[in-house]
Amino acid sequence: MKTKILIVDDEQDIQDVLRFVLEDAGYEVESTGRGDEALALAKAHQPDLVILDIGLPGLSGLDLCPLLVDLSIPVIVLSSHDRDDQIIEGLEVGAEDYVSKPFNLKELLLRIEKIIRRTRGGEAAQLITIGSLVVDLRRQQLFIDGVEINLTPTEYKIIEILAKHAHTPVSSETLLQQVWNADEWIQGTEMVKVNISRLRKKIEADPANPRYLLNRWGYGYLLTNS
Amino acid sequence: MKTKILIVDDEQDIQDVLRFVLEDAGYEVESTGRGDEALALAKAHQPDLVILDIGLPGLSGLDLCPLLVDLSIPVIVLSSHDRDDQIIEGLEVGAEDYVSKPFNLKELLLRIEKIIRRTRGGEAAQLITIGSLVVDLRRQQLFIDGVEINLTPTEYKIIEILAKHAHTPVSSETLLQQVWNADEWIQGTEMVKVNISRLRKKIEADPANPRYLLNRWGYGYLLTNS
DNA sequence: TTGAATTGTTACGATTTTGTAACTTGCGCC
DNA sequence: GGCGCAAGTTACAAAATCGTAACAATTCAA
Repeated sequence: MKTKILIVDDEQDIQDVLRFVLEDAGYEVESTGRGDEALALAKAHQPDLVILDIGLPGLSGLDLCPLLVDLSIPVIVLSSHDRDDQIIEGLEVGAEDYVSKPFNLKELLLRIEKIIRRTRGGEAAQLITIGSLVVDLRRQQLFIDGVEINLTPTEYKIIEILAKHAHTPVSSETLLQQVWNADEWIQGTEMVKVNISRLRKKIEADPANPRYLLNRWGYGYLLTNS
Repeated sequence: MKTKILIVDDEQDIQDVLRFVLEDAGYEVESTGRGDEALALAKAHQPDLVILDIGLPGLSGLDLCPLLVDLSIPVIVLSSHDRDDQIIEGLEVGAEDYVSKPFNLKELLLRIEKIIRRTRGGEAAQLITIGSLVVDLRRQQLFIDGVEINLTPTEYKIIEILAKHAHTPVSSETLLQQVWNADEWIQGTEMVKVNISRLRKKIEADPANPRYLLNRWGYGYLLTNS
């Protein structure tokens, strides 16, 4: 899959240059000059990285940046002037990196690559290991002692969330929100219970005395191994 | 635990300034001007971050950087001149970030924080330690001498509140409010009494002569160890 | 269209926690 | 010491939570 980059800059020249260079470097490029459109595009197309000019007309780059960070999309901020306080604003606002215009294209490319490598990381970030449990986030699979366990999509989502909070309990409410996108659902807790039970049948040697998938009374569940 | 930073720069002035600023910001700082010594220090003391001048005499910063990266220690590269090719070299060599001299101190601090947050990300355990008692706020667990104590939700809430006010008494009324959200409840004091009793059975060796969970006559309770 | 896999619902027993009451103990003060 | 009140203990009933089975609905692919 090609890496998608979204360029947000009101200067058409910059857009064109960046697009040319980035496409040449093998990236898939989208671009816009408007802040509000940028947010919509980011939400719709889920780019791997946004290059954002801080001096946008309309919805300012400084306002836009935290919104993008919330979507967990890394941002490189461009500023028109090489002023220290703009650098600082850019970093404070949650940007992954900062480049000031006029910029060296090779430097920009290197910084892009660094961020891409880090975020979609060299498979280290893709595997979560908890004792003899291994969750492969990329393939969406669970292994126990190297043996693949066949999970339904719902079951996998639960495991993934619990694995991301390894050894620490996750509340049933959080599970409901993250797995079913349900903030309030009368039957919700039932659903959690049932699926936990189904999961244990698959991953526990003795489902009645679970070793991995434990309950915290009155709170929720946790994935552990000790 | 304090975050450790290793400064590698042959200019004594820079070393001094950085040490002063970073220590003021709450970091533990070591510094050296020699590249070979830097590597030894990094191996011995496992700093969380290295600030590395690229223009070192002897073992060059450019050579040193990949070695540090191999130890999976993040590096911020400093360069004496604002030359594009040095930036690029710094990034190519695996540095996490690049700052050129003369640098803005606030910017440097922000870049440091960003890297620290990213590398030791998320897992910062919130622990309150009172003698041999340890309250893990994230896992909602209590440990005594490293042994996990099984608490009910109510019991844990009480411990958490008392732990947050370690060594100072908390009134029964405050407990009622914080644990049961009850401003006035006739039977409230009974509830506090009973739960304190239940707690002591779990955490005290001799519940009749408590060592940790003490009473302040006519007022409330406190958690201590002396 | 059929059938298997998945998901959602309901019910119920087992277990654990919580609230209440009765009673005992212990502190502080006269 | 004796009194009053706060604190501690115990036992029991009520309530909440948990685990599981059985069954209905939905989805998806053959």
